[in-house]
Amino acid sequence: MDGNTATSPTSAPEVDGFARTVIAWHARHGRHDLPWQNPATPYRVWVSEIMLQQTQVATVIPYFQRFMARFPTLAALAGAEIDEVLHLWTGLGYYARARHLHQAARRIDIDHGGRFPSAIDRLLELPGIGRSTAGAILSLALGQRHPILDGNVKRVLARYHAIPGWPARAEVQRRLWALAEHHTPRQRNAAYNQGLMDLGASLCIRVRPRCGRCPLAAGCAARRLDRQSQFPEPRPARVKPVRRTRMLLLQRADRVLLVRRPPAGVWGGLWCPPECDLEADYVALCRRQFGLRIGPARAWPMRRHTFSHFHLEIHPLYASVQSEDPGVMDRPGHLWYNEHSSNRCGLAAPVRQLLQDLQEMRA
DNA sequence: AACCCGGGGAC
DNA sequence: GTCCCAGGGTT
Repeated sequence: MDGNTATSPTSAPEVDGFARTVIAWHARHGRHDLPWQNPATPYRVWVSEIMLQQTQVATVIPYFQRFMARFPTLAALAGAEIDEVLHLWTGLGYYARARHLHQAARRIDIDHGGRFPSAIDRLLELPGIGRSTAGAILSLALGQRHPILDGNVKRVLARYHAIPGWPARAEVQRRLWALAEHHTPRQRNAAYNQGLMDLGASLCIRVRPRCGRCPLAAGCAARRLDRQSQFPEPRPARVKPVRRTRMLLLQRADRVLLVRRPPAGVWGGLWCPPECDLEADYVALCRRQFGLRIGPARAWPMRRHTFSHFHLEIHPLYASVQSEDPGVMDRPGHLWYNEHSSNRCGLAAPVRQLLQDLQEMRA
């Protein structure tokens, strides 16, 4: 598969041993009691794999449990409102994953009669499902033979073969996929894939890997070189710019105003207090945009939220609403939020924190 | 404060 | 084809 080039220092007999070793290790030391493994239906494995993108197992488990309690079947998810899906995603991050999950459920309902596709090409047509996720679903739930390449597998393979370069780079990714395909066994692929992920999560961890317990240590090139910490190479460092925003906490009785964010970009589709520049005339803005006259404003301490590519400084400003022009708030995209009411909507983690602090201040 | 991460989409 | 974007938790 990989053409036996110099990129693959592994000879064929050893490859068979690689998969056998992983499968044997998985039987004794792998995880068999994860929520999505019992039962491992395509729908449950799909939801878990989407949640596990960019997110660790321990974080995902409670989200998965709540999600399954609310949406036990694909049909339940397809019939849901997006706000309720995002509500269950609140705090998990990368909210495009939830929107794609919801869109894909509706597409399966319409295009596939509600039956989860079992052909990888059909799976790859669905939003949010790429090569690795499709392979994981079909191998873990249906036992099909597909390689996977999640973060754990990338780390194991990059070390075992001493692959230089940052794994997200196209050329490095190509080499890793070729190796993943090369090692993938024809039999027992589910145990192999799950074992490889478990091994990467528990032994071949990023810092101070537990090579003493690793069944692959004898053939591992990084260990032979004593350079485990240098594979895989980290993302090139970049200076993160700082962006600043004002968030207006406008309180009317026991409720606070939220507006829906645009569907794409940061916190897409979530609800958020109205924002403006630090220099903006927020009194005029409240009047013009929302028809609200507000009382004296009080600045709250700045809080910082870090994204992958910038820092966000949030400067909250609290004010109570004195009077309101009728009708302005009837437009969609506005919401007087109260955590005790039945509002079900997605909130970004720092926004949820802000609303929580507001609640505590009033108590 | 630095590090990690699958897929979509802009280019 | 190749890079940039996205959001939390963990260390």
